[in-house]
Amino acid sequence: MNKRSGIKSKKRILDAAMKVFAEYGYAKANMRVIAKASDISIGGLYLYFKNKEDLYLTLMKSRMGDFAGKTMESVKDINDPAKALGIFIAMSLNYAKKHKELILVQGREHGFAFGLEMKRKFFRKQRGLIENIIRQGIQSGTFKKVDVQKTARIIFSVIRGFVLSIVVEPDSLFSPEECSNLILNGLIRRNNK
Amino acid sequence: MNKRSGIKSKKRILDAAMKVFAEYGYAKANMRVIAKASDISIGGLYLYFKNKEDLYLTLMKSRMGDFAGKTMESVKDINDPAKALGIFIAMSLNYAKKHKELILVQGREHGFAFGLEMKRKFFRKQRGLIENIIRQGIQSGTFKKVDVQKTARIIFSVIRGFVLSIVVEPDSLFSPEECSNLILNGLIRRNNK
DNA sequence: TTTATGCCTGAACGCTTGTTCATGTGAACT
DNA sequence: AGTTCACATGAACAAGCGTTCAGGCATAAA
Repeated sequence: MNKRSGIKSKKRILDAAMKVFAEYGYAKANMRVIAKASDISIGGLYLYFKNKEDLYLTLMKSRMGDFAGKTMESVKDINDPAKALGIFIAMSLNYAKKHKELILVQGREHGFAFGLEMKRKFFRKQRGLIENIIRQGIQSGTFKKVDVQKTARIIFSVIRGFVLSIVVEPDSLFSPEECSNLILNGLIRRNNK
Repeated sequence: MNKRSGIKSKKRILDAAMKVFAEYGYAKANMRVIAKASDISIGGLYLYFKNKEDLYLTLMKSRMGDFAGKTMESVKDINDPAKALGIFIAMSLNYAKKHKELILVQGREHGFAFGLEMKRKFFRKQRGLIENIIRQGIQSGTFKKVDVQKTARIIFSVIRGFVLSIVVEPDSLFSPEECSNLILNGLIRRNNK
């Protein structure tokens, strides 16, 4: 079982590591299991990654990049701010639901010092997107004159909370439509209906 | 340094364990450090707790009980549903901010199989509270006729997301007032202002 | 004083972990 | 054919972990 492409091996390791990390979390996942899942030897892992932390960080960086890219792309050409917000929310929730693995791994390592900066960067980026949508909405008169940053934080919190629910209570999720609807229109009844 | 009250020792261990778990997370926290922080021997720990898991679970159960009790008490006598929701949100956010330790520990162990049921129970209880408020709001005509359960989930998600932010980005929190305002009134502008 | 009881100790055990390194192997080039 | 080089191996090492247990000490009861 010798002689394989280095690139393929690296990819195989990353894919396998994702599954293992998702199942056990960083601390409990061990290199032997990852090696076996990658169909490579323990020593082989260290050919491609400096150590366990390097493997984890490389993995998270690449997967979070995908995530951010997808959501970003989904709103860039929408002009109606209400619609843009709805689509952003829908994209985020659906992507999260479809890629539970990533959430699981992330969910298990929230407090870790390493990787924290990476997460913050990701979150800031996502929040920036929401801020832009809100700003446009205010400018066009569609939205109220709210505090852009704080409102973006609240909306982002809903998404983040949803994502967390996937880990803890996968059975009690809500739909993107209802979520957008509540945020856009609020809970209090007005005029007629 | 002998002869101490068993009850006091147990309490001392729990308090110390909270700090250690908060700093290191479950997996990385070790019994030696907890023992030292509790001013007791390693063996001493095992007089009060069957093992590490038992210690962790006992700790979480008691602290989450407090948390739930406080928020519950804060809304039980409020009749105006909008106000009740606002207070519940404010209580939750403020309590979370004030007791970051608990959040930290929880935040670090989200995926763990053990303790998951306990968390679910807690979450269901909290969500039930929100549902009741919404139901009252609809009945009294203050709120729209929304889907009670799903709306409660969304609102609870905001709170959960906020709580998560405490761990990841303590500098980008939002105020309870703005949060309630967005949920109650929505983002879209109406009529005049 | 002897015995019993409750609280406490920490060396020692067995196991798991991340990481290293001497060694092996096959394909490509000379 | 020999040489080189990238890819791969897994036993071995050192460190850390949770847990146990034979024993110690102080107070209360006999």
